[in-house]
Amino acid sequence: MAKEKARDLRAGIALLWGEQDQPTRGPKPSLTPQRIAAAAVEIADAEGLDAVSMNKVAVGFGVSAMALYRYVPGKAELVELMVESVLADVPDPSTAGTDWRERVTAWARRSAEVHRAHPWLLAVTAMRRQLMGPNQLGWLDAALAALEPSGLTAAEQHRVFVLVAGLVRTVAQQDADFDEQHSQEWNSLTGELLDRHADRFPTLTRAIAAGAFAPDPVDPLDFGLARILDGVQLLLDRPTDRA
Amino acid sequence: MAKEKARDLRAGIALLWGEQDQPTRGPKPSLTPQRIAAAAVEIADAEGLDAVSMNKVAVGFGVSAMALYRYVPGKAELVELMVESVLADVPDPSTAGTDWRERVTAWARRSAEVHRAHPWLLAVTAMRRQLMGPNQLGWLDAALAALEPSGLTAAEQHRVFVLVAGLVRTVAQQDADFDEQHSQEWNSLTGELLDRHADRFPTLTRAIAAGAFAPDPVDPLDFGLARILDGVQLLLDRPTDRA
DNA sequence: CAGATGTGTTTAAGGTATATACAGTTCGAG
DNA sequence: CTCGAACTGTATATACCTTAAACACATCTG
Repeated sequence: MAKEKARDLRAGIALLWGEQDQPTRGPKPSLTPQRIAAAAVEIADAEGLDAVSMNKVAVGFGVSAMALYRYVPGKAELVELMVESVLADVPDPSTAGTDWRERVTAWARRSAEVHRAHPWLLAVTAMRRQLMGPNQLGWLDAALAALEPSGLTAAEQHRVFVLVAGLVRTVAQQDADFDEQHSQEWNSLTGELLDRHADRFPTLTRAIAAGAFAPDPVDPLDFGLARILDGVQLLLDRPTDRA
Repeated sequence: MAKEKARDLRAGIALLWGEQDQPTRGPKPSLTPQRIAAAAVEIADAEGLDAVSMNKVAVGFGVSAMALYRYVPGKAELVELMVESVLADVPDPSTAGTDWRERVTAWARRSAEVHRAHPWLLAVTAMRRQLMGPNQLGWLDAALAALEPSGLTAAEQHRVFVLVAGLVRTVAQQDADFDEQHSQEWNSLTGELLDRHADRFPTLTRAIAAGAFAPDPVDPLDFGLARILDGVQLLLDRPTDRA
């Protein structure tokens, strides 16, 4: 972050967009940036993002760590490629009918699926994003396309997109935080602490007693989408509020 | 993450809650976990989270890196303390009137302020959260207290809390991504790419032309809160939908 | 006034990314 | 056909990082 490698921003772009001229001399490359990224994704899926090291990825291919640098400028760019790889399957809103709410819902669900399949995505995109690859832009395009029939202005569409994309991230984080036993442990440990300090957190204590933190049958994505899209619909119905 | 240090979960708790018996023998400690955390926060604020190393923090106190381990079990716990430190000023919803929307809005604004002052907070809390300190629980308590007059059920209050807290994070991320010149560069580079691939991203191209990505005078937090809380109000007005 | 119990330092081990120099391979131009 | 340019992959080395372990010293308690 503070390092501000910045290397060559353009190199990163060329890589993400696959815009680099193939060399003609020299030995045939045994790898591709895409294969490397795919291997890194596998590691991250299985063992978490921290387990992805140049060394580990390289060993998977039976080459030395430095070999990867022939294909990828550095780890940051590799991570960008991982994101791009995981977003390969860009949704098409037109397959989800013409109702903007259904289209947005479909987009959000697809996005949530990706996050569920690749939990590290959340942490990766939480840090500074340098640039977007074609697939990332594709998802953005799809979201805006989903919103197009709504009758919102361009600026409003953008604002709503931010809201919905944020909701997906929120839900993904919720999912990641509360895996089974972790939740168990949290409840017991925090419960114990709360008992000892009930007076400091009166509302929370009451809320827990009232079951606010019990397992919730309602899908948080559905709940969030319903509230947000209801709010947007209200905005559409009330032109007075629209700047 | 995959490392799963786990060290001693209880040690972390004791640290966060200040529940450790002071030693009586030996030399007087020259530091405290709190002072260490404060120094780390300063570094993170000034130079980014990556700049926070045990060494750098220690040098600031004129001691060796290992000295810090007398006060803090490890870096993970230090980061937890940093979060706790930054959340020291827990809001009190009762000062924001009795209207639940105003109270929630006040809470969200306060939270957004903290995120703006300490951008690293976003990245830190995006990773696995182990436990919450008293201040973190205080903020949670405050949010639920803000929602209490709404008439929502406990479960609903929790769901809405997640939504609002998520919105704050979304906005914070938006803020972090788009600092001045970064936005400039993004616009020029991405604009160039889009020109070259306009056919692949028709909606996006149109949206940009329509000004969807132009500087927006509307505060994204206000916009998001308005939509979400409108949606929640609608839920309150329509008891049929409430499971 | 011991000795137990702290603090802080030094040393070192095992990670990480990656710069640099080099060896070996392959194509293409003369 | 050959030689050099261009390329791949490796080995080495640097500069970080966290943190374990052994040690010297300070301080309170019995």
